[in-house]
Amino acid sequence: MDTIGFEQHDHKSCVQGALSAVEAQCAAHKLQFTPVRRRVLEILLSEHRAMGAYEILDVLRDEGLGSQPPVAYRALDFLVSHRFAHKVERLNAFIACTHPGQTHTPAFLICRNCDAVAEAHAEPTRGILGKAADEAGFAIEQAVVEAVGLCPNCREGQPACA
Amino acid sequence: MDTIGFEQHDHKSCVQGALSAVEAQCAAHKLQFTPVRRRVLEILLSEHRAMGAYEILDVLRDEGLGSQPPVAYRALDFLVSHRFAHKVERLNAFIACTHPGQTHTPAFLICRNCDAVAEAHAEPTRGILGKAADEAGFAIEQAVVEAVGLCPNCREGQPACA
DNA sequence: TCATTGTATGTAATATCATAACGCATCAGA
DNA sequence: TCTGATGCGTTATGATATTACATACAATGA
Repeated sequence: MDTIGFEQHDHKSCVQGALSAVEAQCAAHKLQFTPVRRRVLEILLSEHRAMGAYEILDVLRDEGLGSQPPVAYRALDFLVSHRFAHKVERLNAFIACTHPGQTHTPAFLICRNCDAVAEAHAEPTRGILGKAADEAGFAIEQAVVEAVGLCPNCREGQPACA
Repeated sequence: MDTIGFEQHDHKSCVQGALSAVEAQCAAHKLQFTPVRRRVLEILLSEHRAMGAYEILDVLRDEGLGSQPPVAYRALDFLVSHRFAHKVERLNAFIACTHPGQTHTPAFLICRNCDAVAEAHAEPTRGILGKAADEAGFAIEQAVVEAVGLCPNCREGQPACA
């Protein structure tokens, strides 16, 4: 058991589960889940945190899977465009999706102390923002919702940060 | 009259008004509204769009107000930290606040076709995200809310984009 | 079988965004 | 006047991301 997404869980099975789900999706939609793409997703899943493209590239390089930035960025583009991973704009980093296959607008809770990131759901087209968009005649296609604050562990364990 | 924030408005008076408001705030809080900081805000206000730091720097350089990146970034840091401007993470760019002085969580509507940006309000601590944060024990301090889509002008004028 | 096509990868070079570190100028208050 | 705080000028560098072009390879169809 590891601590991630602020909670304890069986990490090994969560990685396996996500990989299986993505494999199934790729098969269903005839997407090529190539070794590089698969490995990048595995790295993101197993680290279970937001990672920079160059950090991922370092791992790939060590494994002989590619050494130049486009290798990492292309794999990440594939994963992000198919919603198997997300980009955390605030951190210029990437994180595996915790529920691939489900259509959703991801929202992130980013701890400013330990950089842990949890994925939640948002519904930007509802609520106050959706209303503002409607009034302005703006058609929301996609949204970035990222909250910065303190995760439960850092609130408790490090009162200096509170 | 100009078109900005997707709407027609008296741009000159909106720039003046924002400048006055910021001046008043700086005076009230003993903040130094130096020539560089003022000029950067003026540039952002008059362009009324999201601008990259280097784009702003180009203007400063032409005017002899500074030629190296830190000059622009320091002024932007000042403006952003005091909420006189905001950073649009999605674009790695900066935009003047349309209602300085009011405490608010800005939300942006970003047109993917013409890059126009409108500022709206969000209330991340309410709604579905706030609920998720509460349940996770996460304390939201700040939020990035950015919607990408099509602005009214691009929806209408360019059906190819719809 | 072979040519064609589309997709993915390999690689070099470069573009774009951002910060560290240092020194100097100015100004307010001791 | 001295001193500390703050802001600015400048050099250098770091971090993130893309362009452009070459190569590999599998699927398709003549």
